[in-house]
Amino acid sequence: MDFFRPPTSIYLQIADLVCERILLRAWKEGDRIPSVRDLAVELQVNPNTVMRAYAELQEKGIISNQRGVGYFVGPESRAKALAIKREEFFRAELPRMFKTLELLEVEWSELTRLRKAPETAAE
Amino acid sequence: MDFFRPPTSIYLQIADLVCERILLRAWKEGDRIPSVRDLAVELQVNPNTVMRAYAELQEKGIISNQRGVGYFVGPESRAKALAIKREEFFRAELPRMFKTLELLEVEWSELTRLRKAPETAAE
Amino acid sequence: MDFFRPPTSIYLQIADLVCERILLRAWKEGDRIPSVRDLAVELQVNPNTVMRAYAELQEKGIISNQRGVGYFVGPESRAKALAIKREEFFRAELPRMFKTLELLEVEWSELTRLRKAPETAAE
Amino acid sequence: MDFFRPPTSIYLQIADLVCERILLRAWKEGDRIPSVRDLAVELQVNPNTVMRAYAELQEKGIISNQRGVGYFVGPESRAKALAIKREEFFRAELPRMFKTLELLEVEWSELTRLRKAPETAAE
DNA sequence: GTGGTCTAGACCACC
DNA sequence: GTGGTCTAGACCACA
Repeated sequence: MDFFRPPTSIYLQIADLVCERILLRAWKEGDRIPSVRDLAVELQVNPNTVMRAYAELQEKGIISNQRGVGYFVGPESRAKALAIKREEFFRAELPRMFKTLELLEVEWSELTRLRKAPETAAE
Repeated sequence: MDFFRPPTSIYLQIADLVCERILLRAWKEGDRIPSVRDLAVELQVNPNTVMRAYAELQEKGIISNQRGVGYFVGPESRAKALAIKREEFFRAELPRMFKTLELLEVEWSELTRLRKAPETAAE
Repeated sequence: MDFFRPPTSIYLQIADLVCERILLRAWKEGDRIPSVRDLAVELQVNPNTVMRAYAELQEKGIISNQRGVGYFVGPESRAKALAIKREEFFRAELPRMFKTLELLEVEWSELTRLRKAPETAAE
Repeated sequence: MDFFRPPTSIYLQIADLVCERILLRAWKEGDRIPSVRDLAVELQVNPNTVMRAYAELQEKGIISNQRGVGYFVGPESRAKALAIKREEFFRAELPRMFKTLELLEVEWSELTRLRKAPETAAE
């Protein structure tokens, strides 16, 4: 239900991907994340593009680097990523969803009911 | 998280756009909608693309065609569009949102609170 | 008197150059600064390099852009640039200078005396 | 603000480095300084480059050569180095700094205050 | 090996 | 025309 929403650029998608891994605790604090070149090969993307994604995340304090060694998940990275992503969600995604709900005349009670239904055995 | 994927094909985006207009009652039942050519000019796309969108909608019974006259919003169009879009929403979008909520550790109660008082951004 | 001080990268030098122009009021608030391509030609540098410099400055809030139009010196740009450059100066350049003064056994009084001497008729 | 300019040629940087050691009295008058080969290894540069630096210093009377033995810090070396470096400082570096101070609107009194109490960064 | 910078040239979206 | 993104490939400094 997205009308002409532009696709987000590749480097931001990569940054999101790294964030997601951190939020899922797949990459924990202190871990070394894949090198620029390795991730570029894995994602079939130019190293510069990965570089840009990493630079973006470093600037936000989510990852840090050691010259000649690699990039690392820094302390408090998960908390920072969580804060940033939550802010984005509440600011951009949620209003869009509320609008959709209204357009589709979806009752809030339906959602509340569905919320626990589909995966009752979740973690 | 696959790269180089256009978010949705253009003709489907156009079909969505028409649906939205109908759901918003901007185009009411019985109304004649813009000609293929006019909408193509307005959206800066190839007429064939609009044609494909209209064909898609016609097939779903959301609009109807009168040869030599144009396309029209038929009776029950809004109800049909609503049903189709709701189905899509519950099947595809909602699960994705539940996953995001879990990842971002957003409490359901927060959403319930924000639902009636938007534009009062929390966090 | 710099021992193996690495040269600062080109894009940062360009960012500095823009800052300097703003500090000198050669480019005033509201002015459109040269396009990425034009400055690249003028400086004999790749457009990407200028782009990177502009992105750096935009991020610091010193310049802003309008898609398809150009980059502009924003309101309060001079004040922001001044604050940032002063911070850099006090943090990095000044301690280095104090060290040099000590090494060269330069008395503070000499500097104070020279301060007014060379260009008494300055603005 | 010209690009692609190496800050100073390497051999001059090495000469500076030797000067600094002498000024710091790390290498005292009469001391034998490292052989061309040893310093070249230590600095990871070509011996010719060190050779050129030593020749430069010898010409200025800051070090002297004893064929087959090595290079030595001569009498008055420190005084000579001091004189040369001070001259460079007053001629080249100081005017540049005065210009910076003016551009950044730094008051002389601020510097005087910081001079004795560094590491107590203001701003 | 690592990251960091730069170039050359391409294509896109916007105006 | 403008900025924005991406690719391909190069070279450097660091470890």
